[in-house]
Amino acid sequence: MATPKETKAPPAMAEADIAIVRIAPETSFKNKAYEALKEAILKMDIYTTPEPVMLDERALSERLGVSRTPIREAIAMLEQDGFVKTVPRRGIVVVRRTKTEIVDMIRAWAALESMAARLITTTARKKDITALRDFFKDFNSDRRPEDHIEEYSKANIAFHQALISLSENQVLVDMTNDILLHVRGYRQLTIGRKDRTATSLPEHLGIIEALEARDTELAEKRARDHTLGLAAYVEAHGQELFT
Amino acid sequence: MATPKETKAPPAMAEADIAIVRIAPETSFKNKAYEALKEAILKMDIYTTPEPVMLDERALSERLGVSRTPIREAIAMLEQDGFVKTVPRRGIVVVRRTKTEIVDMIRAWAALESMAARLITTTARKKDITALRDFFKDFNSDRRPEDHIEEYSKANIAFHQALISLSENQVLVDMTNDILLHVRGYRQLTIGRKDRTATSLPEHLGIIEALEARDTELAEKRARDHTLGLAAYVEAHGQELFT
DNA sequence: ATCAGGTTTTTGGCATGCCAAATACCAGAA
DNA sequence: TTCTGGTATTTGGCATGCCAAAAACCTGAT
Repeated sequence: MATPKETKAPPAMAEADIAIVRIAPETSFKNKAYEALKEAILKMDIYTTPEPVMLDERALSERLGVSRTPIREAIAMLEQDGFVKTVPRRGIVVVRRTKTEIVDMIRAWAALESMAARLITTTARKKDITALRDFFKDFNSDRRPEDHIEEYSKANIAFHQALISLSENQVLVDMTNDILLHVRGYRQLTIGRKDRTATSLPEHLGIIEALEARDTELAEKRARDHTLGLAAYVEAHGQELFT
Repeated sequence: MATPKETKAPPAMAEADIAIVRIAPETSFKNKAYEALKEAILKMDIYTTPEPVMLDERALSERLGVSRTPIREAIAMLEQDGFVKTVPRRGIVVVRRTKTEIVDMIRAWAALESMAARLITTTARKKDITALRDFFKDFNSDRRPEDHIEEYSKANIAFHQALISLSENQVLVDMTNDILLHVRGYRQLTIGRKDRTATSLPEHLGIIEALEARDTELAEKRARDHTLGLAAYVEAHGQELFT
């Protein structure tokens, strides 16, 4: 018999640690509710529905099969994330960002990513940098990004996340992911737009080249300008979503 | 008489809107508990106590005179902020950052602040930029920062916050404030150190000069390098706190 | 004295129920 | 029909109490 996880491991004992399948806590209802609600909010396309989206604690607790307590705790967490806002005796409303807020977020993203690029030039391994090209290996002059927008958009996000991960700075990674979550619902109608995908791919490759060349200033500049370009684009052409 | 915020303003009605003292909700216990706990955590000098700091729900609810429910919701919020971590059947522990995490945070701060500097050169008013000098008007070659470290340290933080506010980008402001909260407890033994205050003041003035000159690239560079300098300093001399 | 085995206590997780504020609803008067 | 006043309902805020997992404690055998 295997003795699983003793507080103090007995001196002499043949330990057969096979198939210890993680007796782990399996996350609480609170965390399950948090993940479920977060995912539901992210895939609900808030910017297409005209009237404000409301959540109801009791309805949610019934739908998820738990009491209101863990639901309320999950809501409190989501409120910290800025995804919802609970108005005292009115209800819980899913937050809709203004165009200005989206633009501000993208500029913050540009700041974080350019710093990541800077750090990468001094620490990342050559092979890891070069591997960034793989995200776009299915696209070229024959198979153009603007003809496969959905697919290219996913590769786009994956590239940016992989890029920032190379900085080996978890704070940059986490903060950027938070921003991407907020911008994502909005992304569908902006990042994927044809008029930007045309310039997007060359810019990405330019960033990779600067990283490979270990040109800190250039890599930083290219990463910054690329994302600032998106911010400028949204600022100029993002009206239709915020009527 | 003005008609004060009616849902539908009645046509004819002489409304005496004197002494409408805001019947506002006065924040819930949940939010009060959140603020109280947050402040308590921030002023407790986590890095000086050797053993991990634990919190107890029941003790807290008794101390604050409320039930465990709002306390638990506040804890959930603080956990989202990264200030505490609740371990299932073990307790709630106040998170201690590693040196690497602190350095990573400061680098993220550098990224955000350099972007703020960039934006300021294109949007802020001259007088607002010049006003940044006031934070240091009490310091000069006669009254040196290193002789009034506590006071200079406060001016330092205030300067950085005011600087970022000038960007008029609320996302940058909020993210930086979050970072400062985490770095603050640590600040006492680093930012305030004499060997850095010597170079700090001239660098600050250099940033202001670049902003006034509307030199986008230079302002960004100086803001970035100044804070990256702090990161490098902590990385090199911050050992003693993380034994 | 040491340690296995069992018991008590502690601690977070969660369900339940009541409360008050805000709203929705409805009936009666003008 | 429209407006007013009151009532029922909805909704988040919160207190309370039980539960199970862990830890702390205790006890008796070796």
